[in-house]
Formats: sequence, C-alpha cells, structure tokens
Amino acid sequence: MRRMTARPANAHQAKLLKLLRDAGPNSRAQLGDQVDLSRSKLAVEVDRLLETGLVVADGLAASRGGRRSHNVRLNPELRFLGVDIGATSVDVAVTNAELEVLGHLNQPMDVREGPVAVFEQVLSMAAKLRASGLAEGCDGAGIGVPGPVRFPEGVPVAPPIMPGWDGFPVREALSQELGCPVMVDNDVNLMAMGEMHAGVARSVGDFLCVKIGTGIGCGIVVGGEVHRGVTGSAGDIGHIQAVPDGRPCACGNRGCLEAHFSGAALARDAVEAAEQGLSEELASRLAAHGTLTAVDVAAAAAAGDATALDLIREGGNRTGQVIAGLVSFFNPGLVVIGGGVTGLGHTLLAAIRTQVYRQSLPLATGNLPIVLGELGQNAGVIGAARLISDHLFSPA
Amino acid sequence: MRRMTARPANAHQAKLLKLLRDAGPNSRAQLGDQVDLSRSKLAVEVDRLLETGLVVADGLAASRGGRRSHNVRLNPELRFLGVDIGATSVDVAVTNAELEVLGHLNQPMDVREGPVAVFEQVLSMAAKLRASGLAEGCDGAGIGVPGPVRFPEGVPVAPPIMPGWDGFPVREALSQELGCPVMVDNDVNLMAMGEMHAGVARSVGDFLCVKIGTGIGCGIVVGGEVHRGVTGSAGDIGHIQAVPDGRPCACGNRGCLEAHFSGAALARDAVEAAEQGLSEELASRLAAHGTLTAVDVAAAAAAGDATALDLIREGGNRTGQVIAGLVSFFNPGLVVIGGGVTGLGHTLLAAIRTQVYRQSLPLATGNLPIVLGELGQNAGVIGAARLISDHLFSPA
DNA sequence: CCTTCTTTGTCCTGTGAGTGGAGAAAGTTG
DNA sequence: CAACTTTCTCCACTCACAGGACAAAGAAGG
Repeated sequence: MRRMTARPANAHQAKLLKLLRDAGPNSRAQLGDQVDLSRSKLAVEVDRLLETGLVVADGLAASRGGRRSHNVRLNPELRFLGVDIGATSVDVAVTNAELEVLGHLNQPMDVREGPVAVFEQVLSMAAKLRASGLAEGCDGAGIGVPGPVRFPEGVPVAPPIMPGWDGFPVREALSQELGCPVMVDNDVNLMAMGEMHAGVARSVGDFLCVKIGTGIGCGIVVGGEVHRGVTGSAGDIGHIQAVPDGRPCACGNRGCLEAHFSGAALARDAVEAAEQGLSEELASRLAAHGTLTAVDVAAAAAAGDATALDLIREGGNRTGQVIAGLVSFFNPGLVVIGGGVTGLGHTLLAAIRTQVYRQSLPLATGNLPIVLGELGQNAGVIGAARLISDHLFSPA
Repeated sequence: MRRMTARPANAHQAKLLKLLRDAGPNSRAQLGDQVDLSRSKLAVEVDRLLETGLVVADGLAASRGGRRSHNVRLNPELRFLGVDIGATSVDVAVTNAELEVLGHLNQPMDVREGPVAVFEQVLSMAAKLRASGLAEGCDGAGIGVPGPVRFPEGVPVAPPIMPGWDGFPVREALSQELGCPVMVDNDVNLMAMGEMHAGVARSVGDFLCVKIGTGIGCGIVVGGEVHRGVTGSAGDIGHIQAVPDGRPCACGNRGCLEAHFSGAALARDAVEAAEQGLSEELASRLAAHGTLTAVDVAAAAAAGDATALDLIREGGNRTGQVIAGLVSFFNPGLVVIGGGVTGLGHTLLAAIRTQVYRQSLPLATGNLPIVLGELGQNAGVIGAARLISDHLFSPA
C-alpha cells in the first residue's frame, strides 16, 4: 500500500515538505541551512517524516569536502492529478510530489456540456494516464474551472460561461470518485500559481497573471498568496468597461473588455473581416474550415496579413488599457500574459506594453516586466497540482 | 520619567498590547479568552508588561458573579502623534495608547512649500498641543503624506503633487526632531487604517478606501493588511484613464480620472460654469470669494442648484466607473468613500453606487456596501497613530 | 599509510516555554 | 452562614529546542 494518508504534524514538517518539493532531494545539512532549526531538531523531524512514508532516503550525495550526506526526498511514488477545465478543452496531467509533469492529456470539450459529462471525461483521461503506468493511485487532485469558485467549499458560484455548474459540489463529487483529497479553484488563479511555482514568476511576491483565452481573467498574487476576493470573483476583469458604449456583451452591459478582445471576440471579428473582404488570407481560411479561431488569426498574422495584425494590435491596445489601470491600482512587480492567445505572441505583447508603459504611472512601470508565461499549456495543471500539494503539505 | 522605551518581548506580549489598545481595559481572565494561552502563562506575560510600564493596573472591575477581576490597561500617559499632511492642509492630533484623539489641530498649508516649511509647521502645532497639557512627551508618531512612499525607509518617492519632497528622509528627520520613533505612509493608506481601526471598516478584512480630496487615491486592504505595492504606489488611481481622449492632465496624459473629478477639478469646473453663466448660485459665490472650492459646490448643491448637482453627479459617474472596474478586479467586501469631497454627500454616493452596481459583476456587488467614511477629518490622524502603534506594539 | 582537517549525522543534557491542576481569594445568591 | 462562581496565583510536569560532545566518513597532504 503506497497511498499517502499522512499529513505533516507541525509547521516544521510542512516547511520541510515544501522545501523538498521546490528544491528536490536534499541532505539534512542543506535543509538545516534553510529552515532555521538546530540540526538535532531537524533530524528528529526528518526521521518522523521518513516514518510516515512521505519522505524516503535517497542514497548518498557526493562529498563536499567531508563526510558524504544522506539525501532524502519526497516519496517518488506519490502522485498528484492536475486538472484544468477550460471553456473549450480539458487538460489532465499526472505529477510526482515534486510537481514534475509525468504525463499530460488534452481533450477538446465544451464546458457547457455540464459537470457530469465533463467529469466522466476527466475520469477517463485519468484512467488512461494510470493505465500507461505513470501512476498506481492518486494522492490528491487540484481542479481548475473557468469561473468563480467559493474556495473553502470548492464549489463554483454563478459562473457566466458555465451555467450548469452553479453550485455543483465539484470538490465533494470528485473527491468521492477519485478517492483522494481535492481542491478546486479558478483556472486563472491556478495559472498564476503555476507560473509562480515553476514559471516566470518564481521569486516574485506581488504580480498579476492575465489569461486571455475564450474569456479574460487575471490572477492576483499578493505576498506570494493568491487573492480570491470575498466571493471568489477577484480577477474577473473580462467585464471591466474598455470601450464606452462599445459592443454589447453577453453579460448585458456594453463595451466590456471581453466583448472586444478574447479568443471568442477575436474569432468573431476575424469572420467579420473575412466576410467584408478585408483579408484574403482570413477569407480563404474561413472558406476552408467553415469557421475561424484565434489560431487562424495567429497564422494569418504570422503570414504577414495586415488585417489580422490590426485585429491583434487593436485587441492588445484594449487589453493594455485595462491592464494599465490595474497596474496603477495594484503596483505589481511583474505582469504575466498567458492563455490560448499567447500564440499571437509579440504583436500582442508589444501592443499591451505600449499601452501600459504609456498610461500607467512611471513609478509603477519603471521597473515592471511584462512578459509571456513560460509554461504555456502546462501552467494550469502545474498550478492545480501545486494547489493540492500546498493543501496536503500543510498541518492537518 | 514616563517616556516609553520598552517594546513587547515576544508575539504574545504584542498581541496583548494590541488587544488592550483595541478593546480598552481588560481583566486577565477576559484577555485569556481571546489570546489562546493558559491563564498561568498569560499572567506571566501580563506581569512582565506591567514591569515594563507599558501596561498599568486599573483597579477592580465589577463582579460577574464571582471574585472581581483586577483590570489592566495600557499606560494612560503614553502619547502618540498622528500627522496627516494633505495637499492643502496639515492635521496634527495627539492620542493616547488606545488611539483616542485627545487633541486635534488643523492648519491650511500648501504642501508645495516643501518639507522644511511643513515640518516647522507640524512641530509648532505639536508644541501647541503639548503646551495645552495634553501630552508631556511623545512616544511615537505616524505621518501621512499625499504621495507614494518607500515604506521601509519612510521616504516619499516621485510624488507628483509635491516635487520638493522626493527623497526627503521624512522618517529620519522627524524622528530626530521629535525624539521618538516615526513611521511614514501614504495619506490614503492611513485613512484606510483609520477606518479599519475605529471607523466603518471594523471587522472587514478586504476593502477599498477611496479618498477624494485635492487628488484621488485608494487604500487597498487585503486580509487586514494595507497593500502598498512593490514601489509604494499602489492605490494611485487618480491617473487611471476615465475618459478616452478626455481632458489633459498634469501627468501628461489625457482623460485621467483626476483631471475629470477631484477637489481641484471640481473647483475648476465650477468656475467655468459660473463664468459661462450656467449657475447664478455659483456665480455669486465666485464674485464673493474670488474663487471657488469643492465646499462652494457642496453648498450650492445643498441649496438645490442644478448645475452644481450636475457637476457632482457627473464626477460621481466617472469615479463610479473606475471603482466599478476595481471592484470587478479586487472583489472587496466593502468600499469606503472619504476625503474632502465627502461634503458632497449622498448625491455623490448615489452616482458612484449607480455606476458600480450597474457595471460590476453581480457576484462582486451582490453584498457590497458602498458607504461614506465614518471618521471624516479624523481618519488620517487616527490611521497615523495606528501605524506607529502597530510598529511599536510589535516585537523589536 | 598516516595525520590533520572538514563535513555530516547522532546522542545527550540543560533550559525555558507552556500546560493544567490545586487551591486561595473574593464575590454572589439564597 | 453555606454553597456556588469567578478570578488569580502557585507549582509540578511536559515538551520543544538549542547547543555541545562525539562518532562516522571522507579529502588533502606529507
């Protein structure tokens, strides 16, 4: 039986586990340098962790000029499941306790099919990963959903793009199916956690993580912690007004950012442009596929199509304007741009940067990097694994 | 010698001091209920605090059905100075350790006269308060300045409206003059701390505190802590674009919120309206004073002047639009409106509310109070006193 | 091969923080 | 005056933790 049941018994053990997770195998001596404990006390706690099975011995390290150290590491048999439910696709990944992705599956799927259908899909993907020998069991799972979540309970609330999910007990249901602890969060927050853990936001305490996919959202990290807001809807910037009296939005208002730029809006605008004969490139793609997506626009832009480039620039400007306001307000140390439309690459990034650097206060932008996310498709699932591991590696 | 030199020796003592500050005199038994320590340990820590002189015995309390308790309280001779430097005036107040305002002076003064002149003024006001017998000495001072501050060092950085202050070592200089510890922060952050401590935001963890005075700023409180941002400029919302291609702003951009609504903008618009003959009320006031301020507009509005009301509504709408975006982004549990223009009262509040409730997500506004600050002129100085007491009541 | 130095890990004891119970002190209620 | 409450103090016991002594294991140099 290798299923993880133990939890750290105290804050020291929790800190050690997180250290081993983030820094990999380590000797007692090296751990001691980082946790502010005497060697004796540290040895005691490490021994207790070894007893629980959360941590295992990992052979001898090379000498550093004296006696060789006995390394310890997180139990390599531990497995976390990272699930990222997007508006139009589902990602499932298996990681070890150090949050390295061992296997990753992606499946197109419309979230509006509802929780039951989606979870059937998730479970079958998880089963496939397990069948491939990557995991015997599952010690915990993190789930991201594209909408606000009442975090303590793990329940989506009033999600605009996934009405069938309102109030569905995601955490409880999935915990039962998988037989392990489950944590649920907004997908954007998880992307932020992913980039913070293994991506471009390592060692940054306060940053914003803007995800532009089917919709637009923003992960807010304050002092290394995700800020979720009092009802779990923090970061929902898609419905901030970007254009006074602009396009009508599904939410009932006009001029929302999301109505002017997002995967969906971009596709819509591209179709319009193609139909109006503004771009042969887009028109031919429309004829070929019968529809257009952000990917088509990216391809057209890469081919030098002026209309596609304009659409991207225009969207980047809108987005940049909104981000400029948020930067003035929040004064982050970093802005990460991620999500499906990162395929639009530097055209988009340049437009966003221009707006932010022009409109925000110099003091706030003086030393503010605005960069693309590093983890791409992996950000969400890594963040999800991180979420559950943060939970399980905290005292019970 | 009654000057406070001691600091709490550990986290327990710090917690006890803050409890006594916030809840007033208390018995050991009542303290024990709130501090999660055994009675024996608690008694030890209280005794040590008594030894230091930070805390003194305060007689017997009424019986609650058994032996009467011996109350303790913070030393009633301790004095904090709260200083709130605004764009056009200086407030100085003396408080006791429980942060009750014992005396309060206000003096019009232009911050652009520079730190030397302003501090001369502050010191003379402090001397006057001392002379009136309210304070023998001063055990700590908190200072608010109308611009960004590098918080750890207590130095203003790149303040737009007070150029002469850039880099001036406020903390060090004032600490030397007053002979006591000093902490410096942005005035808006202090207002937020004031409302959190003794005002309308008691017991709210996450809230925004919008101060509309000569300029516009926003205090951001996350989990009971003020968020200052990486360069101390968080909350600087005055230069968020509110009107595309709107009025030119001193910052060089166009359409900044502050260019459209703030004490200064309102006065300017009122003069314009008066000169254009749109309002007799305003015109007669202009003739009488030679100039107009937000106070005149408030009076005209109170008298039913349609133009004045329109100006306020218009400004409230602009402000409300920006706040709506921030509410969607931050998802606070409360929005407090304060600052000089709160004299504009419910006309302003109604306009702001309308915009926020209309434009923000229902999930974020569903249970979101938007209220006027409770402390008025006192908010800044109380927040300042709170700032220094938080500092002094933390382990050294 | 042997000595000396370095690093790592273990063992043991002393210290100080903290708990919990006994009981004294000081009330209330009937 | 007896019985019950509440508050406060004292004391003994537990436990977390530090820090030193020491053993184990290796490197470097003669």
